[in-house]
Amino acid sequence: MKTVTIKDVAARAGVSPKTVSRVINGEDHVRAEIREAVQRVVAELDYRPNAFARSLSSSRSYLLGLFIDDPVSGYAADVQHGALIRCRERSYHLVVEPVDLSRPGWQDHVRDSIASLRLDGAIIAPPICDAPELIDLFRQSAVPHVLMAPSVEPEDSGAVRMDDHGAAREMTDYLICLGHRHIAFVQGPENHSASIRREEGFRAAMATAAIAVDERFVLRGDFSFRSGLELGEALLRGPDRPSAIFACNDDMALGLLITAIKRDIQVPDDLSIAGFDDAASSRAAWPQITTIRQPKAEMAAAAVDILVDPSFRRTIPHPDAHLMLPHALVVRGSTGRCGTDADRV
Amino acid sequence: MKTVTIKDVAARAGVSPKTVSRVINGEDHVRAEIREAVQRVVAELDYRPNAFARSLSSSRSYLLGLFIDDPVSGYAADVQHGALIRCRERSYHLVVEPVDLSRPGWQDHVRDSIASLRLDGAIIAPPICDAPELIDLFRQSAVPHVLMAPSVEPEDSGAVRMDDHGAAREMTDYLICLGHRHIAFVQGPENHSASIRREEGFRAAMATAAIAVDERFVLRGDFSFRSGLELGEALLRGPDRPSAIFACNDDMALGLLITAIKRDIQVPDDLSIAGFDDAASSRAAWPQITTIRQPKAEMAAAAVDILVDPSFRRTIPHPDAHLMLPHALVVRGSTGRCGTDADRV
DNA sequence: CTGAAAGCGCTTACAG
DNA sequence: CTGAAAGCGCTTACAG
Repeated sequence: MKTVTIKDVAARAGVSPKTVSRVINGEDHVRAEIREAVQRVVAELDYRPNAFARSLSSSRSYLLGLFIDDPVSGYAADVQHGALIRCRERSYHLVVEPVDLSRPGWQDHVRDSIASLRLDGAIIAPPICDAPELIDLFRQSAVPHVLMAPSVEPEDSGAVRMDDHGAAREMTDYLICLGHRHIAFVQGPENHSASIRREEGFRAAMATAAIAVDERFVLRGDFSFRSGLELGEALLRGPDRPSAIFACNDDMALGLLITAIKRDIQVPDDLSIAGFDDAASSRAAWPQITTIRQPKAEMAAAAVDILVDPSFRRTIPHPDAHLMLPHALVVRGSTGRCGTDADRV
Repeated sequence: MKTVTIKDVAARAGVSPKTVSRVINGEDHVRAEIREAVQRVVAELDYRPNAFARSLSSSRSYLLGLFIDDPVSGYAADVQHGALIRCRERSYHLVVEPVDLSRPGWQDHVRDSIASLRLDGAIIAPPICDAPELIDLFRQSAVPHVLMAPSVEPEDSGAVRMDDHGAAREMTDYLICLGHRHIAFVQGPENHSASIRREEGFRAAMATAAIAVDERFVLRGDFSFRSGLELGEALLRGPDRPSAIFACNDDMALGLLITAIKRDIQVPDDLSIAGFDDAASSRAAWPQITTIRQPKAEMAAAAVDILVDPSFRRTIPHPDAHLMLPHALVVRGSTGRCGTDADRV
């Protein structure tokens, strides 16, 4: 199978390559009659423009990079899928680049994908969206980039986020509403800024309800199921335990739930557990876990839209490149009214 | 920041572009002295070859495609990660292409990535590795490709797999060894050939032990947690139930476990449950689920190795392009000796 | 061991 | 509205 080039199409259609180029790129200034003729030949020959030739001669690669800490997590899968689908709709391709900030030399990989792949744009997932040294790499090379749920929103970066503070506040209000007063909070890792905003939302809700936060009940996990398991042991060991636990993500909430089950603590009768993310883990449990639906795929798709949008590419900073997407409180079986044990502490 | 080209390096090093090309591609026939001089300039200028220019002039793209049905599954994440890491080591890039065979026009996307991205090779995940129409697309375009766990191994395709039959047999032997006789088997979807091989392994072990398979206890799921839940209801409803269930994957096994918990059936005392995959879901449960460790990431990495290997690219079919990777039986808490209930049926 | 020439398949910038 | 020329940044094929 010889590959079909723009010349072949041009020859067969009786026009110049430039005209074929105009047609396939949807440019103006081509007579309808000629346009149709060219399109017919393109279809006949099943012509597919060579992406490399196009990228080499134009300044665009039609390639977007997704830079992510841990590409195996469920979070990564949702983000990647959202970006992938939207890229396809926009005729872009997505290259996933794992970035491990703890490994010396990570800069080199990033520089390499910027320079040799000539990325048209980058989506930077949490928590690495908060690494100034990484962002600078894109800024220096003038690669348009969108941060997902960053702690700060630099003017010349795009950003997509949800209201972590508000969502955590809603969840806490809901638990308080159920009668809970002794509410534990399980933080995420220190480098995840969203986790910090969630904790602030938690504290704000507690303060508004004039409930003192018991600092013994505020523990740090690392977002993993395993850390949920361990912190569950710490929180549920003695008789002096919370009546509700709000974990910063669902994987940890699931770990807490499993620990409760092991210790024969009834959920939600004796203990309410809430998570954050609406991850698969929140549904793959019994009872299912009350959580916050985070619009992960939608945020990724929105990031693609921003990067692909000519007006953003033209004018940076751009007012429309900072988006906040809606979340939702999802009430399931792991939370319930605080029982008589409420004042045990 | 003006981009640095091969000419800049050549000029500064006082050699021709061709010599620079030789050095960066690690070719022979360059005096050590000149080689070092060029390398020094490359470092000084932080020169990164333009991947598009290279691809355009050579016949290679340094791009591998991962074609996959459902890019959000945990299976996909492991496969993708294995491929990604190996690609990086080999200086290749990976493009993930979702393929939905149920959606008309899917061929066009595949053709497009073959033709416009000039893929150097393709990794085709199950179950779409068993779609002849898809494989033909690669064959016609002479794109080297490796099938993951296919039902048949065409001569001109590479293949990486594990011994699904043998692994399922081992698991069944183990359950039999624990004293179980009434063993249910939960199949995967019909289009997953690995599921068929696992069922065959199950039946072979039962036959060898001279235990009749109770066909009422052989049910079909779709690999989802939800279907495990539903089939659990079907299997555990009445008093006439199996003492062990072997599910074709962990997500379904988890669904079965949750159903048992809901119905107050003690696992493993009253019911043993086994899965397949060693997915995160098998560990995020209580008790943890006994399963077969499937070398997903390793299979993907091996596929990359095959595709990148010059000898495979040169000679297709190639004897070393068909690999079988080792699995392992992972015994955890969800399986135990068959109790007095064993002969309940 | 080294290099000059030609070309990969497109698009940009410029004419007409 | 259409096209001829030049060029993107490399590598291939060929000389020397």
